[in-house]
Amino acid sequence: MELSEQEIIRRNSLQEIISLGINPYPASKYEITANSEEILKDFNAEKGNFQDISLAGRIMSRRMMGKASFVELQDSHGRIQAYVNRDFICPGEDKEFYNTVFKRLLDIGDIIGVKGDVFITQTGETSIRVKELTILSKSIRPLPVVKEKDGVVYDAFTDPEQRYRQRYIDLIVNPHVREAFIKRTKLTNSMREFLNSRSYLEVETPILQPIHGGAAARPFKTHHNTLDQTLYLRIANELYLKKLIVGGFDGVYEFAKDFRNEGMDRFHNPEFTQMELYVAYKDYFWMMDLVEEMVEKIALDLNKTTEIQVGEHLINFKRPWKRFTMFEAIEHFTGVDISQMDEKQLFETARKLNVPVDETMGKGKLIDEIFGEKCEGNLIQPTFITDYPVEMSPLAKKHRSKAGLVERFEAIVNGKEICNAYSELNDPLDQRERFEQQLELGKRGDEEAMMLDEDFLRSIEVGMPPTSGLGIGIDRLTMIMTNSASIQDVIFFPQMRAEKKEQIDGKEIFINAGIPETWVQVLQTIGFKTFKSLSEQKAAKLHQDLCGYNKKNKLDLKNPSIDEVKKWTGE
RNA sequence: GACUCGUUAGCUCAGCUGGUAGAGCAACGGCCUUUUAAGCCGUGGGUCCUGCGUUCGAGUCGCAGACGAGUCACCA
Repeated sequence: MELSEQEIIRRNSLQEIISLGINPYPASKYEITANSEEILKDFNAEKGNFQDISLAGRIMSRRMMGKASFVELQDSHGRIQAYVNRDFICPGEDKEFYNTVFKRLLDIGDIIGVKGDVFITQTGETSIRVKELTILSKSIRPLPVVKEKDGVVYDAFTDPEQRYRQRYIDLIVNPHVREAFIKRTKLTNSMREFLNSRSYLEVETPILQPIHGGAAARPFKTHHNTLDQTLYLRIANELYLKKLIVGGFDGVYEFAKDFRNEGMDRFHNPEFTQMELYVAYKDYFWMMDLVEEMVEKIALDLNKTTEIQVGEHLINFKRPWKRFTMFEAIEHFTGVDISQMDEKQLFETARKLNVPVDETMGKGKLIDEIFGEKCEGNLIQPTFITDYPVEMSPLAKKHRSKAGLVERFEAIVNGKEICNAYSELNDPLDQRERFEQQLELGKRGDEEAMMLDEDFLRSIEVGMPPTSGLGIGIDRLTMIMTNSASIQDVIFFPQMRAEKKEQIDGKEIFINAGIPETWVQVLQTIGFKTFKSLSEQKAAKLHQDLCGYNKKNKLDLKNPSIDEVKKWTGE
């Protein structure tokens, strides 16, 4: 591994700390009696509280002024300034701990513990007067230094690739990132509270499934060795949860990681989280009321208001939300009533509306296309869209009064679907037909068509009570609640292409092959990390590159002869 | 998968019509006992993403590739 100048300096500092008899990675626990947030909030100089406290955190900035210094410490609650005075931490004659260890060997990024009293400086900043300082963990990799004044951030750490690949750094230096993730957890806590208060049972169902079902999507495929059997990572857990309703539970839910082998963009990550809920003896109207109530509660829990600024829009989750049937929505946005149209008329209408269509599309698909093109993006405030075409919804119950439709709704917020729910199909014969239609689609090449799940059908045949089911996208909801533009901002470790890892040979491998050490340095710098890579290069070219590098960087080394270089490459 | 943009010091970024690679922060050596994007003096740090080509000469121009971002398609 090649180290930067700063990394080498830090490693040297680490060795020096050790040789001074200080363990830079002590094993024993460090007692903490206060955190930055409570000190800044509750310190009162007249009361004289927060005396003799102990706090641990990461050094985020240092301001040295000779015998006195200030460091900003960041703990999990925020930042607080510590005042480090030479004569306080080195009361005796020996000032080495301050002069050498603190001033020279500690760095931004190191984690330290401090004991002392809280006071207010002349400039009015609540600070800790440090009486004792303990190194808890030495950092040997420099951290980006982000500074801020009057709300202006200087040298912000913004490169998306580095932020997502090294989320730990993102979390350290970008406080708003922390906040978004804390909100994500508050969101799931709030939702879980809501569901538990209604006595629904939180359950776990298989992620590895022999048949992937419950949604239309391409799966990830894997293999179990002992069973010698193909397994799929789940794309949904719907069918398993319904089996539990058959089994006699009245309400079951699961926060489920689902996996879909499809495109990635700012709204899609290959693994994502859904909360699915199934409640017996309910229908989709009932479920709409539940969604409104639950999401309104979440907004209040997270932001203390039902209004949330998302991009340019102020979104209000206050109940009740607008409700449109799909046909009403299309009429509202296009002025065309399609409710009585047959396939041919729909096709013509779509063409007139400039909705891209092709001959393979059936009635349901055409309606869905028109809705997607003309309506969905315009629905900014929370809106329920109800009554979808049966062709799109093989697991939803036929509409109680409207032929060709199912009892299904989606909630659309900021132009995006956040949840999907049905009155669940519990007629086993109808369900079997729907699966068979899906099989037909599959044969015609629809890779997302559902597979026929005999065990699921068997359970429905045993008898499932009328049930309403819901799937709500946790990532999407979090994006809205935190005003995040990308799903990658609400998933700690979003999927990315694997980093290429470089193989690097130790210097001695080159030296043992007869290459002078000074040239080993140059060779590795210009890209020959392994000895083997030399043999893949022509000696003449290598010779030129080496001499060129020597000249360009004014190394003043004696150039090797072409014959020497030939020996290195084995020519 | 297609198109557009990006990749220069540890971080954030300049670098014009091709001519010896720059700044701020960070680092290093000094000075400084209540500072706060601390300050002052000094120093070091770069296969300019990779490869090929054009050229006397490429960070800069051309082609190919890697990685990332955005838009579109599929999808939650």
